[in-house]
Amino acid sequence: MSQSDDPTPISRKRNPRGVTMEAVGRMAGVSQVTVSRALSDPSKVSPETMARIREAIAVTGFVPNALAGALASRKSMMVSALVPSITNIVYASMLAPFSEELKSRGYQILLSETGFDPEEEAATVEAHLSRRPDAILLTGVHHAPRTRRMLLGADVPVVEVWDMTETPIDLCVGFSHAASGRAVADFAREAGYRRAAGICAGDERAQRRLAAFAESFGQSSGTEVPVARTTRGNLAAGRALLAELIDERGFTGGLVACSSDVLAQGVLIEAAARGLSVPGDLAVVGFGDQELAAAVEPGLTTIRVNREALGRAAAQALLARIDGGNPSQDLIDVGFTLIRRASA
Amino acid sequence: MSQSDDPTPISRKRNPRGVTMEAVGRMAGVSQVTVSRALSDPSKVSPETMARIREAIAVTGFVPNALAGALASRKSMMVSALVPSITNIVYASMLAPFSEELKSRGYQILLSETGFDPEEEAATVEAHLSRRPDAILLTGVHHAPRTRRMLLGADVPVVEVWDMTETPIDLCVGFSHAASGRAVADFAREAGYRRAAGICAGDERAQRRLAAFAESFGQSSGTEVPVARTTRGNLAAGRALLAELIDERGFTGGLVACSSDVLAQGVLIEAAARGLSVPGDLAVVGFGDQELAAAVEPGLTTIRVNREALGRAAAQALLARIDGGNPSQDLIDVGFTLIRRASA
DNA sequence: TTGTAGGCGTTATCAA
DNA sequence: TTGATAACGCCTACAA
Repeated sequence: MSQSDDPTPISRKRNPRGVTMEAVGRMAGVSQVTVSRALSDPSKVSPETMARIREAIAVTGFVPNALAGALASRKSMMVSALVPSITNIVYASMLAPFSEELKSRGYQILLSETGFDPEEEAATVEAHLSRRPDAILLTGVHHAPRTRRMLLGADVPVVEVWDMTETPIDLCVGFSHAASGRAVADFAREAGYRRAAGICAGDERAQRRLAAFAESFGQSSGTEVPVARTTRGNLAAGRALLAELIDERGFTGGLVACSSDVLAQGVLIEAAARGLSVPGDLAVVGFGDQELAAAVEPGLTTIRVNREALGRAAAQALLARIDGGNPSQDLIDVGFTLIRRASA
Repeated sequence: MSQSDDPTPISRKRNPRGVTMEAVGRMAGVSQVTVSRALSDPSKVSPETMARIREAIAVTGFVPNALAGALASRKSMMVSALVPSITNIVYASMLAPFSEELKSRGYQILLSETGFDPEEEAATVEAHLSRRPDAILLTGVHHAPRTRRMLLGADVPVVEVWDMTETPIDLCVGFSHAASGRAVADFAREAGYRRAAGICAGDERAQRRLAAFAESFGQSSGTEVPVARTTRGNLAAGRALLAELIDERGFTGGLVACSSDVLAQGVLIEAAARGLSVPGDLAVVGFGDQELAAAVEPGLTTIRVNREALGRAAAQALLARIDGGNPSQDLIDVGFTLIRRASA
């Protein structure tokens, strides 16, 4: 109402052309509610009115204020996604189908990187909750107690991905990292390798994979399985860790299980530099089946996880919960596959 | 006020524990505004009051509603980021510092993939504008006319990245793709290559790089520079396009400029498969300086763009504009560097 | 230091 | 088919 009697002609500070439904309605000769209805359900408005409203929208360049809509309807049409790192292809490639699936239903993605610190994750979760997302994706199943409490209290659908647990906050879509480590151990055993070592970098899940591998292979072979560790999982680290295994830990050959394909490629490079043949002197297994796995020479034997399917399933599980029902299952194990190539 | 006289004890449908500042205030014996103040500026509230409010917040698990806050204050504390693809490391690696820089100032990122279609981008921009972001990042400088119109009308800070233009919507942080193509041509000429070809996949910017390369090298050498193209820029495409150049386009040797490092790696692989030596029979130049560039054998000569600096500069430019002032410059050219390794 | 009043721009609920 | 009215939960004056 107090629009025409605004006495400040020049530089009306905030939102100079903040067109509202009120303004559109005035121009179209209808009330604000009718504009709202026209946008949310055109069938409830007469064709003539609809036309006038459309016209007014086009002329004014009106874009509805979704913040106000969210406040009134208690539906933000936003979904939060929290991943450790978006430059890691592993997370980015689940995010893409996740986001696409939700976008097709009108949701937008509020994204944050959490790093690997549970406390940082908790702070991020709180920031996201304040935006009242209609659902939340978390990476991993280990969170600060406060995180769990906030999430349960917020009564919002949550999906934890890229790992498995019997006690999810709400929904869980992932696979068992320990099982994937044991699968590599089984493979090594069946392929006849007598000795093995591990190379590990990165998060707690990577460590769980390697620990499971080392324990399983160690038990069945009755040998010690040395595991070299570092924090950053790049090519240089892979090279350095193989050097460490050979030069300092007395590793003389066998199968080397790596916690990522990139590390494994580093191992291949270091092996070549030392004149070691792969898989003759040294067999290598990676994790992730990134594109490079099939491209390197020799091709990398590795564990594949269908990340696209995982992201999509996570989105669908959340949508099912948003739609009111319970999804068919709370726990979805998407599993993994050992892809055998030439490196082991 | 109608909280105590609510007659529905069981399953109060929506937001069952929607704690508000009102409720926190009641518990702490103060009004709603005081709670608001306590949160936004503790120094304006007495220590005792502050303590009671803190207590009430802890007990209730109150999380402020940022939607309501945004509506009232006209500041959403969200920044939109639109990139063609998040699985492309090129975009992801500028997004990470961009997001980090903004996060430190309290902003959150609303992310969307736009693909490479301007119309899709326009629709996404509209969806984002409805959320009233305090700033927007767009990838590239070519947009649908409607996009430009909406953005100008919305009166929101905009930064276009990963390209350059004399006529930005608002701010621009990037580099000249044509110049990078010419830089490769200059290098090829100075290194003594007499013939050259191009391999191109992906977006319009990739095509501009290759076109500039082909024109520049073609002119100075007086030779024809064949360019093989495809849409998807993976390893297989690199292999296939080199095969096309050799088998169908009569390319017999010289320097091959590729629009990405991944394509270039494909070329290296195909060359090895054909028994061609690099750089002896065939020299290869990539683009992007991804990690693989230094890791492949031979090391890949390529163009490096400081993507982290770019993302950070984009964030800082937007923050400067948000803070009311004009940034020191509207156009920031972050440039590029030719990294010479063994492949050319 | 604290409180009251009046929006912010929608959606939900009735009533016409 | 349309409109009036009351939320939604917070912030910005202004007053005490």
